[in-house]
Amino acid sequence: MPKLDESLLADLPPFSLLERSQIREILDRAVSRRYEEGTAIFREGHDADRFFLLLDGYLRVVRSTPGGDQVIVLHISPGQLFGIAPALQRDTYPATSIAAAESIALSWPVSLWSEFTARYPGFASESYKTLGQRLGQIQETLTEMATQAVEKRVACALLRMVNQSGRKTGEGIEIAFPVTRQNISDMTGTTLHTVSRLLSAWQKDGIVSSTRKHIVVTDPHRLVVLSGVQG
Amino acid sequence: MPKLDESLLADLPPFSLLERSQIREILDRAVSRRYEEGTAIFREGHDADRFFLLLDGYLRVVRSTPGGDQVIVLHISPGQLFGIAPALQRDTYPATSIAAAESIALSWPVSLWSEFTARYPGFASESYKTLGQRLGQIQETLTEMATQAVEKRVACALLRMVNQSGRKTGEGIEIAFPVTRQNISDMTGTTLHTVSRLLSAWQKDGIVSSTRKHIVVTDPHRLVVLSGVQG
DNA sequence: TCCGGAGTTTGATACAACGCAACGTTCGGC
DNA sequence: GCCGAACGTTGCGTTGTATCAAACTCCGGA
Repeated sequence: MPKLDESLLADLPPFSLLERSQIREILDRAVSRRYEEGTAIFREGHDADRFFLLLDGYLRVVRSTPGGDQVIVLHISPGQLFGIAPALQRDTYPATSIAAAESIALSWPVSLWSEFTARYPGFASESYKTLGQRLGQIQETLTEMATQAVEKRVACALLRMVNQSGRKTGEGIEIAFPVTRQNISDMTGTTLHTVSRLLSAWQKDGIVSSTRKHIVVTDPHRLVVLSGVQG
Repeated sequence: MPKLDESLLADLPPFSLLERSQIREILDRAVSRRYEEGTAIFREGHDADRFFLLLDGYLRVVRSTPGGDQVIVLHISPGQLFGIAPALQRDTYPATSIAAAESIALSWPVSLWSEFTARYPGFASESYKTLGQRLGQIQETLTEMATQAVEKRVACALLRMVNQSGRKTGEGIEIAFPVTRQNISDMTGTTLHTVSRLLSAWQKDGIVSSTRKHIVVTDPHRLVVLSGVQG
């Protein structure tokens, strides 16, 4: 359990515009909890009774089809709000969130959402801003899915994870949380077989280096070329 | 040019919670404009300086890839707000909106957004609600695109348009605005050739009846079966 | 009335990706 | 240190869908 200290929140976007005393107030009303890898924080369709802030770890936000297939809609990294369905007047969560690694999150009852946004204008504007960014991201993923071939989609998915969580190592940039072939196929709408083949080929070419649930991008530039984004 | 009368807005979701005098105030500050079929209301990347309400007609909201392909992200029908990037603290529009049929829209400068939401709580909550619905829709389209085969995606796209704009005719339910094969392929991430083949086959089976830019669903139930949604 | 463009239909061909299947590897628990 | 489960790899046959190509239909304007 981390110490609940003002400095935890002071640098985070939703709170960076607030004063220390205000942060203290917000923090005093939060519940902190730890989630093991693979655990659900909340599930699609359940009552949206709380909203959350990820302090440590990484999450996958997943939607399921009636047929049982699942799709990873986006990832959440530390410092981001999630499960903010109440901000959009929803009474159930539209997706499931799963801890991709051991994670720690704060949460508040939804009743506090309107209180926070009313009392702290900086909180409201920053929250809606991240919401807008997230909407834009999903639209971008959608257009990518609709227009690009599988190879490019997988390359883009890797780059997105690297951008969000990449940290330098000796051999390249490493994705900070566990990722399986199946996970990548759930992000890109393909099969784990195809992903496995692609990663094998890229490993042979020295572009990535992957162990079991762990991926290091050794040649980001070549991956960008493969992803087909032209600047 | 329509008469700008309170009754225009009184029944619409964003305004239904307001009083007549308040609606009058809002209306007095709106600009009304007509858009011919194929005209852009605003374009992706341009300064988001106004927000809009569609009074009559239908719009396509389109995102383009660097490679020149385009994807129809969603449709707007009468009574819906659109171009509400300012609500999410965006300074440019994230997509382009095109009139799918001759359309009429009101618009206001973004500076009024904060004024409206502050002064009329009902307007704010309803606006964020539609935003939440739209986010959910896009997530659903994304999962559909990632998991379903082309035939099901096309069936779903037709059903979505029917739900949004369908009106009864002698032979079935008709989509209220012009739709080309190319349009459908832009919604489903396939080619106009494949869409043409599918529609021909369905027409032979008596499920749809399509003329040039005009589609009537004659057997909605069979189309639902084809779409593969199980209730 | 004729022309041209926009939209549609249809056929033939090619290949990327899926589905299935079998085997290999790593990891964690007992 | 062994075992079983989870995850990954690889091969092969198949098929859905894109691609290329060509012709057709409708509609509006000159």
